[in-house]
Amino acid sequence: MTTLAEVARKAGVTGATVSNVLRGRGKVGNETRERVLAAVRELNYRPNLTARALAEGKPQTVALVVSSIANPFYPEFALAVEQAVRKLGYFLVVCNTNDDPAQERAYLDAIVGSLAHGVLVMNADFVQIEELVALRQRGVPVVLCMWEKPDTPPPLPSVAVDFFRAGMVAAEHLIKLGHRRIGAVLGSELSGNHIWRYRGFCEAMSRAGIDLLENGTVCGHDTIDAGRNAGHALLAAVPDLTAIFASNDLPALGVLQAAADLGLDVPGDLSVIGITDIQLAHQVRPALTTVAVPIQESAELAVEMIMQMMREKGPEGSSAPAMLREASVPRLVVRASTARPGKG
Amino acid sequence: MTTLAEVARKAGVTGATVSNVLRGRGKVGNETRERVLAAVRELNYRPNLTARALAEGKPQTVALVVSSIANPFYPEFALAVEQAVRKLGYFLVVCNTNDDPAQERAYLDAIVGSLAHGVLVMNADFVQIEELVALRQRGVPVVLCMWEKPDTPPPLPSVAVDFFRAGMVAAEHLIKLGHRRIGAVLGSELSGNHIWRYRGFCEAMSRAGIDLLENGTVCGHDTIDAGRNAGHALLAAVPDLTAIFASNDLPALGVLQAAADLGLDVPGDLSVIGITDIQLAHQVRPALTTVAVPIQESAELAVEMIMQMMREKGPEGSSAPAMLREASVPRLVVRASTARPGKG
DNA sequence: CTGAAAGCGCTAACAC
DNA sequence: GTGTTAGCGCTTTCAG
Repeated sequence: MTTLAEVARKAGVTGATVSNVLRGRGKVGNETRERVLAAVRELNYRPNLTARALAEGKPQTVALVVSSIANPFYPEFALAVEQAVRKLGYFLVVCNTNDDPAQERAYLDAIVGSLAHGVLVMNADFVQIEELVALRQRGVPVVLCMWEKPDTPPPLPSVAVDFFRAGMVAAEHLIKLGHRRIGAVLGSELSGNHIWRYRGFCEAMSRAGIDLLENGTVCGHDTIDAGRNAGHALLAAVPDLTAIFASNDLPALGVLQAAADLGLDVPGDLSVIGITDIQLAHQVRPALTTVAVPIQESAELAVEMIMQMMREKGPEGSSAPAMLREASVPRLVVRASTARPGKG
Repeated sequence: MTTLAEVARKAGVTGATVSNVLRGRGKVGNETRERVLAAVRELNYRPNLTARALAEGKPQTVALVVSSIANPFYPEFALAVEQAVRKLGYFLVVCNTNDDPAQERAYLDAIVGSLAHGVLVMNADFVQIEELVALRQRGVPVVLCMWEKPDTPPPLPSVAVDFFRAGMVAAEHLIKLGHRRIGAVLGSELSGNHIWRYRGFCEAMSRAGIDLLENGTVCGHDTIDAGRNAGHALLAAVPDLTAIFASNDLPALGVLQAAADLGLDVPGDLSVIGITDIQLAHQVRPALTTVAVPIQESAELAVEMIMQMMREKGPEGSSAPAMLREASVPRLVVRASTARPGKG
């Protein structure tokens, strides 16, 4: 491996000068610069990032902690994050905890051990928040990427997405279409991560003067399979439903499948709406009507925040960045899974 | 940040000793060890990976180069890779080139600059192979993860998957079901990446004495959308098709959509089969019959190879590992998208 | 068994 | 403008 020193020798200068021309710092004579550049080219020199990181005291990497790489939402977000950090010269290290606290702990330890300069956390709920707070106290910049609890201030810098609003928008769409008997499928416990989406749904319903259905809400997980099960359960419990609100696209897709299993026509017999607008939403048939969440924007905001924190000094950052930045509001994307009721 | 030295001071020993107890090297007195461990715990010490990497001359990371994180196959493979490398104490750095040679170059430069100790490349065709070969010559371990060209020996260590066989298996399934008028949708150019899958398909057809249809093959990209377009084109050109072979699951899913668009019942009017068995395949309705490729196994083989290479010395590794290791054969997974013809 | 010392390759003051 | 000089935090011979 060619080193700085070899380049320096070949160019007849000292290491400091090479470093200077490479990083554009300090003043370097024009002809010297040329000589150095030539040597670099000739020797095919590439600076050793590890050494640089050690010398600078910080690695050029940002970590993205995700609980499950299996959720298709993950790559879309990761891609956005990767591009944002790359634009700033950083690299992305993926930390897939697989919902395993031990695995998560291992990653966080590595991060403290300067695996990464900053950490982005995707699904704060599946993660040991206290561990993250401890990490932050040790001086590691941390930001939560999708805070969805408007009632509680996040324990760490976060980007918030208004999922309450998303829930409302979804419900309003259904209501405007004329639906009254609307069921709900949640991708989390009732008290879990999706609670505000559901509250938004309920709010819209009550504003419209529509009562929630008895047994009209089924909770599950944030997966297609769970959504399918929930869909079946819901449809069995309340057969005359005309629409189903799902708290996320994955379960919504599952509901679509349940409808197919039962021979129900969507949207003729049943309308279905989700939240997020993952790619799959438009790739499935019927294409899913959903409330699009600003994925890319959230990723960019999160990266912006982490960069700012990384630029700053100690644990608590003297000129601390706003602890909460809000991404723009979710917006309705009408596709083929919703229609006026009774068309079937 | 607590350092080795601080721990050493606190334990009343020297750095070397701390290092020894931490890594289990050398002999350390039992009581000394205890003292050191106590200090470590007390100070919450975590070794600095950057410094360690510098001192050891190699980072604890492996890079995975992918051309497009958008392909849903990516996360499944990445997950398998991530878990395999983690098990060995390495970290995964994701390098998403986005099909941009400049971006790819930037990553490879960084890797030479010891971003990673070894590189796994997923989609060799979308990548500048020569660059990878150059990388290898500079001493960086590189392995190609899914070599699918049985006729050309790979230019680099690779794990091969028998896609020719996969194509045959798919076709044979259709044929055994009684189909004769079978179209093909390719997720690449005819001469492109999926050629061997297609050749396998053709081979099975000819062995069964079935002629390929005139205009019965449409080429496109490896995406759902392209598959849908191809499906429409194919169905328009050869309306009396009873089955379609797709060279990959994504295009197969697109064909499913095209069928839905046209009001065709699958599998009543049309059978569809894909290759790979990505998760989506069973999440879609009708669930896709496909030929499962050993994703996890390939990932593990690839990781095994890269680890072996990393253990060895120079560019060409004295006791070079087999340059080609083959993953087990693809196997048929029958689901709901195929049936005997003429049931519609 | 434990300590001392010499780097790994690069950066960052500060001299010249 | 360019060279000198210290490290960054850890590993690793090699003495003692």
